[in-house]
Amino acid sequence: MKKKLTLKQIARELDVSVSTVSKALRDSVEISEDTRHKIKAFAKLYNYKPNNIALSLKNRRTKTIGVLIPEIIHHFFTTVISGIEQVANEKGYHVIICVSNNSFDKEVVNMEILANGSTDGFIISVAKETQQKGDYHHLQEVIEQGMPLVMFDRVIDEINCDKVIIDDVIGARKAVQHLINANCKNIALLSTIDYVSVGKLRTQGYLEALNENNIVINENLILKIEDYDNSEHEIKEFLKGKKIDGLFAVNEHFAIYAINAFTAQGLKVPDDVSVVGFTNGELSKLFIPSLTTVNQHGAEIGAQAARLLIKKLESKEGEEDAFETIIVETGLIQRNSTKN
Amino acid sequence: MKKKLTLKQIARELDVSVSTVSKALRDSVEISEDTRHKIKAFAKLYNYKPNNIALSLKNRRTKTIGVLIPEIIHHFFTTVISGIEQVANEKGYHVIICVSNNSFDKEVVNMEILANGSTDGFIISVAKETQQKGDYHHLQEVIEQGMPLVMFDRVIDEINCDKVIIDDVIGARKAVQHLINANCKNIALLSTIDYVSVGKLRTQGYLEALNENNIVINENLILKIEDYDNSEHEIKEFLKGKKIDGLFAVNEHFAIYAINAFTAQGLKVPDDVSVVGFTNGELSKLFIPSLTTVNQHGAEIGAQAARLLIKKLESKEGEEDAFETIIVETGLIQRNSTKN
DNA sequence: AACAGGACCGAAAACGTTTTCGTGTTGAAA
DNA sequence: TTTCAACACGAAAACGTTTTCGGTCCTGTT
Repeated sequence: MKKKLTLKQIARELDVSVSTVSKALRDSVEISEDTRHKIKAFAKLYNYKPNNIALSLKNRRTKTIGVLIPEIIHHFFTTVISGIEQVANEKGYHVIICVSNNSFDKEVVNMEILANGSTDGFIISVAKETQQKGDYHHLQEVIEQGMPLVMFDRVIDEINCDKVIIDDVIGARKAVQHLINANCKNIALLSTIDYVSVGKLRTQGYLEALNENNIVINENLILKIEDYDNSEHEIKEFLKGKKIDGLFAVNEHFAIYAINAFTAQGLKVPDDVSVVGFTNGELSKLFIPSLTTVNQHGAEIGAQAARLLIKKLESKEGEEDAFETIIVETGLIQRNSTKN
Repeated sequence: MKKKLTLKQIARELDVSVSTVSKALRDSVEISEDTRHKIKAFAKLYNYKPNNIALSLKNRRTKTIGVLIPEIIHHFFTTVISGIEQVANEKGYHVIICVSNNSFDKEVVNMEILANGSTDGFIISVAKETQQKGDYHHLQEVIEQGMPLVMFDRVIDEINCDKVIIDDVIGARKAVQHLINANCKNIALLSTIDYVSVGKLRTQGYLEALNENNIVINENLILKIEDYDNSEHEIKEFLKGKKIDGLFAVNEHFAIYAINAFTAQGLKVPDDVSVVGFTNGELSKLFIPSLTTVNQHGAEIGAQAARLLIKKLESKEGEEDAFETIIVETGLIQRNSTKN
């Protein structure tokens, strides 16, 4: 087992000082061409690579960015990550991902660990529980320590930092408008409870679209779901015996469950009822009927977030710009679950 | 902006030495109860947390494990990761994830970077390109440096290390046997080209099942796909005009594409033709008809891999056990794409 | 001959820890 | 009074780098 080569070993081997080796490898003019060549040849031969940990300690920067997400088994987050990865790698950063499983405590612990030297900055979408509790001290703390923080997707208005969001309200409005254009009169909404910011905003978009078109809002057609795990059953029950010809769901799953429920009732999608979802996952594409949906451009969100963070990281002390909020536009992908 | 508190600052503040502070915080008996209390109170008050980088440098271990996967937008890998995360976190490790995008070069670079101090060991599923090239020097190197390595899913026989795999052959055989039991006579196979190890093994299982049941193998019913992106079209063409009453696909997507192709031909699944897939993703569950499929238990694979790695990491020098290969059993989930 | 200045290199500090070893003070035993 | 442990603490090395500051030559100029 050959251990990793260090500067010290090279120095001893070639009978020079550690400083000389370091300088030679970094092409300092202080070192004669002769010794520089000798050292570099030796280093190359034995495949010397500097120790990142030592570098991090010295430079007080790790060149890695920490990503905190609530869950990883979720197509949207994986697309965001891949956007982050791409930009980060281009700029010579790497990425640590931590998953909170939507637990507040785990989010706090993860942040604390990463903040203690492992990471130069954060990209985070907060856990559901965090939004619910409204306790953001861990976010405040890392900011106070001078670590840049970029929030995406589930952002918190009270926190002053860079943000990347989508126009949830407009996206939802587009979706519902599409249903209205398809001549739907009784449009149902499947949303989440309000403390999840996206649920709230998409609900707002739904309401605005109806208002704009002078359609009276029927509270009976709105379902706010708390328990994901039981949502399939809940949706089935909710849709029973309701006169509905259009439905907007704030995510993919709810939309699929709704379609299945309709089908079970003998209704045809999109002939009898049109359905629009949110988030363009695999499911939307491959399901039959394929799902008309609001596309969130996850990779773009991730890329923008990474760009914002790196910009902050690389700005000189004191000359940081003010915080930005980038809004990534949503698009409506028309497929076979709606008439047009 | 209050910078992170260090031992040195505490020492200066309380007028003791750095060593005293360190010892006090670690409850050394060397330090009098008085000063110990004083120091701990101060540290707690100002929320002292040791710097991980410095600790890593000192201890020459980072307490993080590196995970290298070919792609992240893939349900199977995300389940594996979540299994790894869970076990790792339980044991006080955290996890760095790097994605190779199936590129050999990126895999090599990622390993090199992580190997230089960022990580104590690796869990890896190699890139497709790596399997194709057969160049494993980067794996050999980290092993020679004494870093434990656990491979999963796409493993390489030539490399001597811990492995976690599923019984691809048996899984495939189960799937095909299920089709045979459902009275299928002409069973097609949608696989990948052979250098992808899982494709090869699952193909083998298919062949074995047919042989066991004395069914002659019809090469015309076997399609080996190279280009994922064009697979939908390729499958559609392949299935045209073939007399088929059963189909086994080595992944979810191929199975869905096949079902769509059959449907387009006017065939009913499962009445006219039964279909079995591999990998239990969201799609399989929610597609209509829902897909009978071989369940890979991704989380279990991840958990086992993490356990193996940590065991190696925490074994004393020299007393490591031999390398293990854990086989995680597959299960067949029967749904509506097959008769029974 | 004296000196300036450049070329080349090494010592040491620094990053934030932990740990080994030493040292001074105390109190008690001899 | 001397001696010796026990006690409480500090100095310093170590992990692997980078960088500043000197230091030693040598060369060429007055």
